[in-house]
Amino acid sequence: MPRVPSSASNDRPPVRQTRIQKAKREAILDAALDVFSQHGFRGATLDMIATRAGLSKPNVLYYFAGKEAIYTQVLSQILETWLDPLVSMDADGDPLQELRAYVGRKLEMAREFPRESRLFATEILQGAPEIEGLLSGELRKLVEEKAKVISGWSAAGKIAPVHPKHLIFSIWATTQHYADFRTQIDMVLGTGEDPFPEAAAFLDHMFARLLAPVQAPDSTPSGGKP
Amino acid sequence: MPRVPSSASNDRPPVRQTRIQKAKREAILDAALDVFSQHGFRGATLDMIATRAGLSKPNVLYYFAGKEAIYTQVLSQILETWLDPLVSMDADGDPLQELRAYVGRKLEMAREFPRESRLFATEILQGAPEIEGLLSGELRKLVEEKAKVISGWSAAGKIAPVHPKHLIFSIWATTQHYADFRTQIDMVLGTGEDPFPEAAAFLDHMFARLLAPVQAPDSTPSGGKP
DNA sequence: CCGCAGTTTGACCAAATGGTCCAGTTCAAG
DNA sequence: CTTGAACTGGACCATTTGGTCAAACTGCGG
Repeated sequence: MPRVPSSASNDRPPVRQTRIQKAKREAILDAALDVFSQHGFRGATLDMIATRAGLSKPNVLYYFAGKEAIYTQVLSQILETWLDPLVSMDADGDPLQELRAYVGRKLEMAREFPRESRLFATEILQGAPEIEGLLSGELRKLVEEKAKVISGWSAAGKIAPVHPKHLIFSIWATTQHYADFRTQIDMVLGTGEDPFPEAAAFLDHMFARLLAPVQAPDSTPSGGKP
Repeated sequence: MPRVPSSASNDRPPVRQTRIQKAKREAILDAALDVFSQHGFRGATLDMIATRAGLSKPNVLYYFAGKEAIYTQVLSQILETWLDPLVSMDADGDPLQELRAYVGRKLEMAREFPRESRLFATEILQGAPEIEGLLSGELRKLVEEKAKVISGWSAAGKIAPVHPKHLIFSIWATTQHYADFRTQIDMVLGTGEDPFPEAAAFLDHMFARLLAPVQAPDSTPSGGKP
């Protein structure tokens, strides 16, 4: 038993991987995302993950070193995607457009990847034991950088003056809310319909109003047609 | 052993309660709030709760029927307080003042009761199995009622037209974010200082700008001094 | 000081669960 | 077809954990 699999840390494509290995590992990771996002780390069991992936428990352990290794892997895969929308906010684009697009992209992620959003939320709620480093390292630096960009836009009169970091927090909060608190939203709204279209309109309107320059800066002063 | 304690369901003060019973039950509930909010239901153990309350595990079980009974009790106590700020939003008050006060009260709760906020968030994240009834009953009705009030204010030109329910969602999201995601906020901001003063200023400004009537309705048109 | 309801806990129990072993089965290269 | 490596899963193990029990202890009204 050569025991090749189980690459707990970083994924290196070079390490030879059978077609079957790739498929099974993906199946396990997807099942794990399901289970972890629904029950949290402690609430999830290997049996749940195995069953959902269509494998036996020992077989899951053949591909991953253990429960924690699976969790770590799932989480690190999420994080790549998670920062993307903020990263792609362009300092050279039109300020108001860029920020509204960021809100839109973030809301789109809440709609497309609710499991990821919930898992991330759970992890942070419990003190982010697993991703502490990333938060105080990569994320902090990124926010610092983008906050400067936003401050620049404010100073140039392109958008209204706002506290840039708290603006970012409010964007995270409002968009992720539609994934993380979906249960509550459905119960308050009545489960009949998709809340996202109205949410998109509301949030776009809200941030447009917040950010519209107070005095006409150089072009169209109004936010847009509601 | 008459086994008087353990009133799992509603709390009825009439049922005789020793001074010692009251004290111990409170200690257990407080310890449980600590532990449940930090680890979730599954992640919490009776031993953690017992230790934190300064009791032995069997002793805890003497006062409560079981782990779930403790959890239910903690949760139901929270919910009373939780809806309070929204309840006290007065339809006859000044619209903008009422809404800004609501935001302020809600943020204050995030600051004063972060454990409660996190426990509530965890519960909803996992599908709110324990409080489903309350959400789709009491809460839904309350939101329905307050949404009508807000719509009335909009129609009367007292505040700008907004989707009332999504406005409420955005208030919940932004305020609770400072409790639920506190770990992330500290890491992004640098743990040095209290984020709440700036958060209060930012959120007040944001909602004031969102809600300020577009055309002067009948009195002071501007939102206030920044 | 007695007696008993009220209180406390060490010792235990059974189920759940992360993880291991090893005897098989499948697969693909030669 | 052969053969060794890759893969699979039934049986098993150790720990954790929610919960039980009976024996012991405490405090107070009579």
